Amino acid sequence: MNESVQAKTFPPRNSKECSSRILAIRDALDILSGKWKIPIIGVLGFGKLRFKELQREIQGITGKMLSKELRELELNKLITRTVKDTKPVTVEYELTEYGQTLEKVISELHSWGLQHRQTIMNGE
Amino acid sequence: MNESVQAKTFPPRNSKECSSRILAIRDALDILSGKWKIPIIGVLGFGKLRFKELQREIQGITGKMLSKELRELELNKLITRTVKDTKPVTVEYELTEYGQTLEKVISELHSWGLQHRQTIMNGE
DNA sequence: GAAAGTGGTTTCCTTAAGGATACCATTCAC
DNA sequence: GTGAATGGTATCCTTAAGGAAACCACTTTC
Repeated sequence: MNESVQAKTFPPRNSKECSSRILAIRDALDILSGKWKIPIIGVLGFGKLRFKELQREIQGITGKMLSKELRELELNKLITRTVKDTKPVTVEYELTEYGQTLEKVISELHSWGLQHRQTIMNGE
Repeated sequence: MNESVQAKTFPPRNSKECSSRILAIRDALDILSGKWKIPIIGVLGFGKLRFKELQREIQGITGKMLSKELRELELNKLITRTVKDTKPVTVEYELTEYGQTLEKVISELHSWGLQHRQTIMNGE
């Protein structure tokens, strides 16, 4: 099968545009992969939180997973970790400015999720 | 520790707002989970494609994974699968209208990924 | 009739993600 | 001194995700 047959059967597409899109998407997903990172960033969008507060807010996450995910997010400069020398030591996690650039992604995901729940409640 | 102490130490937050956000995000992620679904939807955003075309476009995916992911996306009404009775049988995959509602999520992810690549190239 | 392309399925295997549980040091209240 | 809260770490285990390779049926081309 040669190029022209291929081009006749299916609409021509800019393959570079296409693979650049995939690459960019993969770059993003590499950092956001897993079950917990996006939810964590999502709640930190409301303001800083302490470790146990996060754990309470994000139902079902274990201490181990939370500390692992927080470490990775910190490595990627999406959040900061601040130790306060209070009575029992407390640690605050907060989105960096860079982390805040994810707000649009998260809010799109949020509104799609809301609408999707509607859809499956009614339609299906 | 009682409510008032909690409220003094950390900024009051609307906990319902917060957990509703997490719920919605999880609803979305449940459907989009895994390494391949978002890239698949991403390329189908450019127009319909056949099985082997998809496999060529999405580098690294195996036939098994591709057919599995396509099946799941079809179950969730995000894509349609159309068998054409051509010489060797061909099958076209296409975003449904519903699948197209993910376009905003995908494009946000795309542009964040692009910008992130810039950031780590320069900064780090 | 052999090769190559269509769209897959099946089997087997490895790895990574995630969960359960226990534990640690510290401090405060009782 | 007991219990609860702070923020974790260490260990062990299960499950799910994903990959490699072979295979199938069909059709066209050479």
